[in-house]
Amino acid sequence: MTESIQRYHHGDLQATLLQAATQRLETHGIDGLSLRKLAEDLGVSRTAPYHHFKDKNALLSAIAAQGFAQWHDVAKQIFEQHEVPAAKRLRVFIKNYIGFAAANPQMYELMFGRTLWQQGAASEDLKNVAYPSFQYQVEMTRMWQQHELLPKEQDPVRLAQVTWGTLHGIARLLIDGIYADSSHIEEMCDCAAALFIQHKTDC
Amino acid sequence: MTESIQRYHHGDLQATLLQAATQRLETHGIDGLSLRKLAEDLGVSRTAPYHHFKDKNALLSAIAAQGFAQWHDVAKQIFEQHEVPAAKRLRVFIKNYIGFAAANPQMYELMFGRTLWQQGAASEDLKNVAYPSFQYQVEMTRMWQQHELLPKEQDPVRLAQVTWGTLHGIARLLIDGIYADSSHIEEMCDCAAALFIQHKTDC
DNA sequence: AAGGCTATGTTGACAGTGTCAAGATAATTA
DNA sequence: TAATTATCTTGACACTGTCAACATAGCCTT
Repeated sequence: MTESIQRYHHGDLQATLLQAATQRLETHGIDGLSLRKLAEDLGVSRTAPYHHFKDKNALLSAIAAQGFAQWHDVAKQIFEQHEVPAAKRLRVFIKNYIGFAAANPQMYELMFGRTLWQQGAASEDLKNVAYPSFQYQVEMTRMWQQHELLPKEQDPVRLAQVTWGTLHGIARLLIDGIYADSSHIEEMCDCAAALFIQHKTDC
Repeated sequence: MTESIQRYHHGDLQATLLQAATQRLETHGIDGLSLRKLAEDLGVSRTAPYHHFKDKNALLSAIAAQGFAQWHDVAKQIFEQHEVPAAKRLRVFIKNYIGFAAANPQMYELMFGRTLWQQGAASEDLKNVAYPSFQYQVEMTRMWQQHELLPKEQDPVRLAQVTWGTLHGIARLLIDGIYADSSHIEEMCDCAAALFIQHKTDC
């Protein structure tokens, strides 16, 4: 039988759903992602997805989890280039963080927005993927402190929250189109780096 | 006739709607704010609000506009206390910014979140209220640069975007409950101030 | 191989949403 | 007083997520 013939069982609906949903997320946004439309697109009934994801939130969490894994890979790759000077790595990290957000705005919104996190409603699964990513931020901050790029006397956790907060905030302002547009990404990143980095003559 | 008697015309539905909606926003969140429920609460039919607000977005924009006015007052009051040292004012400003967000999380989300701003969908009315508030941020930044609290060589606009971004980011992390909770607000503000302010011995 | 269990997919239904159209009533204006 | 406008009403539509009940396919055990 050819693949075009409609079978009762889809075969791999879970993975297909996840893939289609991820795609649709970026084009239509979180609110524009409708389970029913998604099902229709895949030629499957409205409630079929519910056999693979508890509810819409579970599907969104699964998408976000992919995003976290994806980002974590990027961060790790940058951070572990030991041959590159730490200051350079910090700058590259900043640009990649903002770049990731700007390139995948809806995914970023999903990963770090209110939809999944508001009032501690995030699922355990999501937390398990996200928290290591947060921890990694602290770890990097600690290293930058050791390299005296960031003030040594500050608590690493607080400092990570503030530096990460800065990137998060810039990303949000860009994504949401609030008093910042993507044509100035480079300059904003440079400005953020300049503000962070302890003043040395060759910065 | 007493006020308890149901009249065909409400009398001041526009203002009452705005007030009730603002209240309901903080308790139920943006998505939990339903025009129908709102109308029902006010003892008026489902579609009555549409004679005073074009659609849900217009109502939300009106609420946000109030928020901007409210915040602008606070910022102005802090900024214009010329007898207070600039460094102190900067610190007070930071704490008030985060404090405002923490005290009115849903309002903050509305004012600076994707709902109203995404893909440039913000109404002209909203922009007219919001942009001066953004401009004010630049103005303050410029002053802080003159006082050498922030690096003088940076472009004021970029710097404003970055410093504001920092506060925005911290606020969002707090509000959305992402790796930060309100028990550490003070410390985070202090840490942000320390990172911003050019290093002088008495900081 | 037969029978039963589980995973998966289906239709029907419900409550909820924003919003439009058409008509009713009150207030204001000419 | 008559006409126009502002306001409010019911009816209707399309859309959403999600539950319950039922159907089918595939696997697993006896």
